[in-house]
Amino acid sequence: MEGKKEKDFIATLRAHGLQVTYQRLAIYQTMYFSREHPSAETVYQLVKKKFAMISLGTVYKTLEKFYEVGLIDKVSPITEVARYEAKTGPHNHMVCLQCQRILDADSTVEDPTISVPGLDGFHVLRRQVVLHGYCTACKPSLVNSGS
Amino acid sequence: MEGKKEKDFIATLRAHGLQVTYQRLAIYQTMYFSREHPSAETVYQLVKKKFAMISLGTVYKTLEKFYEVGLIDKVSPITEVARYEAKTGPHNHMVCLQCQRILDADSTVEDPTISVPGLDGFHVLRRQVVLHGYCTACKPSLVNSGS
DNA sequence: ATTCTTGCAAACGGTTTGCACATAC
DNA sequence: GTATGTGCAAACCGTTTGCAAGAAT
Repeated sequence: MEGKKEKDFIATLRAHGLQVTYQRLAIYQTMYFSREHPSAETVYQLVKKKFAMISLGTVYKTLEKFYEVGLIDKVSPITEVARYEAKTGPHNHMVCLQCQRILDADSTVEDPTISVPGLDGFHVLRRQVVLHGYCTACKPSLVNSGS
Repeated sequence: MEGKKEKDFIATLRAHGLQVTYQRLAIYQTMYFSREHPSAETVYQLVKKKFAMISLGTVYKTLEKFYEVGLIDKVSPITEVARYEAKTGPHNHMVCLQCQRILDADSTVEDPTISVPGLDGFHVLRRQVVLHGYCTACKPSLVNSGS
């Protein structure tokens, strides 16, 4: 049923430059077989079933570490805190990773995404397109600082 | 410079069914002239300059109220808490407003270099399309409950 | 007069942090 | 042996809530 063996999981962790522990193995396997986009708390509950002595703090640290090395993805909040604007109505946002500025993109970018394969009868109420990157003000400073 | 008069702001608040207070007036005017997508904390700092005795709690409540009646928009976090997934690489997400489930939408429109009018030299690193709505499991229950 | 709003402070919840102990390499 | 990871508990921070006093209609 589970085609991937423990050996493979260990290899994957190593391949990402991670030290291998039972906790990491358990957390990674849980993530690997999950299609639920679980939260840290959910992962904690799942892992605890097989590995009762794990702590929530470790799950937080481990998921962040996995995310850092690109082993898993994070469906992050768009911004750290809620941000408001007086301009209502549909438009997209560009979030600068450096200065946290949010720029409006008035655009028809809606069009290219309209036919999303795999919608499966999902009833779409709102579409949000968020572009993450660097604004013109922050771009130059990045060039200077190497990467 | 500011084409809109206080009278107009009051009328706008009333038009949205809101009771008018100095605090709301100050907050709305601040939002109206801001292009920065400010956070509650930022709004609080701005309003305090002209209206020192306002409290942060009121700003939170007021912004949420404005959002409820459609006077302002909210650039919300995608989900309440961070959610992870082992599937890396570009794909979009559908977030069910009812059950909080996140579904993957494998879409072919992930070219991050897509030309968005109004980009103004913004350097796009990642493009995130989030569809908010109701999944097939939750849709029926909504039909039954009226709206 | 009654209802809604404000201010304050305490509570909340997800996440992070500090540190001593344990484990991987 | 040394660097790294773990567990625990406390701290953190944005946000929400309860409530008494104040303001709007």
